Amino acid sequence: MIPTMHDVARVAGVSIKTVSNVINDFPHVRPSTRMRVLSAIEQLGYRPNLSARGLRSGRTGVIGLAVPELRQNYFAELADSIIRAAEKHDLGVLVEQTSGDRDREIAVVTGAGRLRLTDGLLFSPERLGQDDRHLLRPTFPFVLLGERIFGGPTDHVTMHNVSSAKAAVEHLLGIGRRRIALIGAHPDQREEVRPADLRLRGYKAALEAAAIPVDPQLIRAVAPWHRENGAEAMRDLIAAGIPFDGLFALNDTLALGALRALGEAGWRVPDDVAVIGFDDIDEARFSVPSLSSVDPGRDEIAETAVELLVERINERDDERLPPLLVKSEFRIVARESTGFGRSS
Amino acid sequence: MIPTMHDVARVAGVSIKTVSNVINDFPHVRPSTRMRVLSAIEQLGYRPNLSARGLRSGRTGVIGLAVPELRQNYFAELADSIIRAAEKHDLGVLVEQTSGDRDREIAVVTGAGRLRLTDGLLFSPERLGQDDRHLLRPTFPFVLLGERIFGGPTDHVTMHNVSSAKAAVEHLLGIGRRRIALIGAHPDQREEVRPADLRLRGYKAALEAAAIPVDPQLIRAVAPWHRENGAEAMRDLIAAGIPFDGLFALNDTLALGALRALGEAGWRVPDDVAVIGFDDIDEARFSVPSLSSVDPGRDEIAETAVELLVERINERDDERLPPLLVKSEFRIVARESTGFGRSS
DNA sequence: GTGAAAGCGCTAACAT
DNA sequence: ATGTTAGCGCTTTCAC
Repeated sequence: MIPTMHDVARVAGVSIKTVSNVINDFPHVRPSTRMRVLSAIEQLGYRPNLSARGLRSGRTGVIGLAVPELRQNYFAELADSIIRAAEKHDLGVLVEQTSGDRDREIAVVTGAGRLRLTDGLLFSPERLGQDDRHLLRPTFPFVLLGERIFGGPTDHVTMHNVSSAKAAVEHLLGIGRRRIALIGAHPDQREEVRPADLRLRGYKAALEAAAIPVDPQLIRAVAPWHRENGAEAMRDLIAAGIPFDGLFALNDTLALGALRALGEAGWRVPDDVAVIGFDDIDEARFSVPSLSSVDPGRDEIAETAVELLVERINERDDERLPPLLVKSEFRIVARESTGFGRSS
Repeated sequence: MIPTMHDVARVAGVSIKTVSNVINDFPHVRPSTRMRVLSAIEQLGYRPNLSARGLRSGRTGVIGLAVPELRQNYFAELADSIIRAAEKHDLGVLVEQTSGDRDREIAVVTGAGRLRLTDGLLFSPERLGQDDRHLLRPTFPFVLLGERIFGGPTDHVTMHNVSSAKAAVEHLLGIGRRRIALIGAHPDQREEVRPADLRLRGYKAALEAAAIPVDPQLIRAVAPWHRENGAEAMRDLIAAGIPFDGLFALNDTLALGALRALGEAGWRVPDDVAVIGFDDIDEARFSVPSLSSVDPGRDEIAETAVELLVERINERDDERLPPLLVKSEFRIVARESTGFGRSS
């Protein structure tokens, strides 16, 4: 049988309370008693039952992370960072994939599904949007990630989409490019608050500031942001015969697909076209040529999100703070695809 | 307050047992009673407390997955597949990263740490090896992944390393390559049971079968299998001036790094050097040129591993079956880097 | 077909 | 500084 606290108490010749005190580092325990308990624990191979502890304390020590899918590099790296950040708070992370399924995203935010064993939830939506804001009810500790929903009733950690996209385009302008294409716009072309729309807005703002007219032919809609779609959009653009000397891809995956299509077509990067992506995934450093990108501050996002969640978990109901919006710092990472050296 | 079963029972005008019966789809409940209970649940927004259920039943409905780190593509894709496979069994997945830290791997296999809230563990070691076999004590449901430890006392799901590596080299031989380099051998060059050693053995076997002598100069040690190290090994090999016309990289990440180094040096792939990797990560389809690889059957590994774990979880102590070793089917995926078309 | 009650292993009053 | 005890919310005999 698996030993319980009672067994430990019996072996150590103390009460169960003392065992609990030792385990939870309660201060007032005589060193000799502590030693006896510790050796009993060792001897029996005792491990606290976390379900019992969870039942009693109302805490499981686990938080949930819901992302579209881990095979997308960005989310794998985000999950990696979040798991590391959670470790510092001694929290485990239960990872749920919503797989681009709206109903699953709804199930997740409404607290259904497997994630109920958790103390709180980090959620990165891919289908829910601004109109679904009302679904986010702060009935449990919850931190929103990403840039599809703004102004909701929960904490939110995101990036400076508009200004960092603007900076990316300014980077291309800075190396003399004037005909800058964009791939990854949202197919419906509405101006909403989605990453695609915000980054497109940054693109337009940069061109406008440089007094360069926006050419709609250079703006290509792509969804979803998969590599093959990036390649396809690039092939279309090339086939259309519209001249361009710069490319802003709304994420790195698209950019890598585009790089491939440019390579196939015999275009040289950055000589013929300078390319910049967005996200700064690990892979950007190792493509041929290496890919310039926008580092949106993923580690910072992860740490901030976990910290906010922990605060919400520890918050008492009668002292609840208003929802917080945090935007991480970004930076432009210049690599070969915009004519810079091999350094990362 | 969060409603409990008692509240539901009160509202529905039944006993707590009946509520439990309804929730657990117990057959003998009168339809009218069931309806009353269901609407009470709806009305109160009742959700079962999983900690209580876990305490009572001894099951949490969560399994642990311990991998080195998710930012490595292979593990992100493995985690993705495993989470999907676990879903089918209605299990959540708590993901732990061991970060290439031996002590953390030991903590994980001995059942310490955060993973105690789980019903069982899937473990993919990166540091523990054959000599640590004794640490794997089947005191809880456990399935080993990967190819660093064989003959242990637990179930094990792995791939056909030797024969699939042999097939990869045969693929290169089949397109007429005779001077085939290998990158990713283990630096200590001992013949152990590690992926590097097993795949190296497959390489040698293929050459031997083709009556081609093994040239030690063509075998490059690399550790760890990171992209930059693959690039570096390739640069070294090129700098050494040893002629070669084929390359077998022991995983895709190395191969992609090598591809980059070949590109830098102005070598054409596959014309000058045909390249094949191992793992068939998503990225292999989209590199320039696309990368031929060995698909080790990752989805199959994930599904088999979860199934074995579920069986172990459901197994009674007095009917325990001997440990099982399962090897997934592999296949060679020929792409541009070995002269084949753009199809995946 | 439904109810009453015990108890899973732990924590936290409260008592000593 | 340590012991006693009452639950946390659920499942599960065992009655009826």
